Amino acid sequence: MLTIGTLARRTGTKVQTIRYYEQIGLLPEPGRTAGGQRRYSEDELDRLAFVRHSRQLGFPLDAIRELLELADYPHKPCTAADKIAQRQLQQVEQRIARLEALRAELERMVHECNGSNTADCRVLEVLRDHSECLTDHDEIGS
Amino acid sequence: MLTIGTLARRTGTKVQTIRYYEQIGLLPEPGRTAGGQRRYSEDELDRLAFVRHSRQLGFPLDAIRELLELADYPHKPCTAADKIAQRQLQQVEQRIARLEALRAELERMVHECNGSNTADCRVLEVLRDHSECLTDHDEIGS
DNA sequence: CCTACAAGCTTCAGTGGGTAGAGGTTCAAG
DNA sequence: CTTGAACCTCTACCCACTGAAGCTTGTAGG
Repeated sequence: MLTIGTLARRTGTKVQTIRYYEQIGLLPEPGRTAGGQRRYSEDELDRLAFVRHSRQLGFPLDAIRELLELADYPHKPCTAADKIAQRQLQQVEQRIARLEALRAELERMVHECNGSNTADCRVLEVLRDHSECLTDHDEIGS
Repeated sequence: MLTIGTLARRTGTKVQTIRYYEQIGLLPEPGRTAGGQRRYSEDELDRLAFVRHSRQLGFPLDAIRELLELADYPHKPCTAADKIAQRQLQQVEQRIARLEALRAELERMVHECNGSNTADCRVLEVLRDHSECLTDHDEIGS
């Protein structure tokens, strides 16, 4: 029987995160001691490890929920899991493409800066004038 | 005098987002009509355009705050703005590197899947067993 | 058996960067 | 003067956690 702290250490998760996963139903409610502390089995550790590894690969929690579901029923065909992974791969590829466009523009900005005063700073100029932009980037973030 | 809707259309921003920027002090409070509606000048439009373009390049709002500050004082040396841009470039590069590692692992997972049932699904197997992982990725997301 | 104290517990609030909706008011055209 | 699109404020929600306040439990040493 493992305490939540042991689970946290062995999976590289914060204690609060484990409780959060339980709260949102990603992990089942574990057994408790008489005093109300959580105690976990090795199976529950495996499940958490699965979740963490999936998160490290960038899967959103909803996708992980589906993957857990699939992992619980070994008779289902694998195509569903494969589809989720492919979707994730596509999203990663999209993000890479977007970030590479940003990198190009940022490099241009930074390299053209002549280091004088802000009045004719290349960085600020580019930010001010969108028309100097090489790329379209309608979406932002992440 | 421009309405908030015109500003939104001309900068590709949602109306709510403009009000949000005002609320967090990124944009100054504009003038109002007798009835309480916001009215903007072209200068204010320029400022918003600057913010939006910076966001599209992935700058966080705090960095944009600094950049706006610098843009307001043309006598300051440009190095500060350059530093912010360089920091942003570094972060973009880091994210690209991380995402490329993810892409490699996801590709491996997806390509090795034989399409049978979940019991021996390669995707789920990799997620279950972290030791099959080629890369370290301690940080997740974005 | 008693005491320390690390580690557990619950609950609430905050992060970034917005977005959505309810419910009400104002502006401008016809 | 009426209509209706666009405006207003306010609140709550998104993701995936993280931190802290204030309290209780478990365990090791004496």
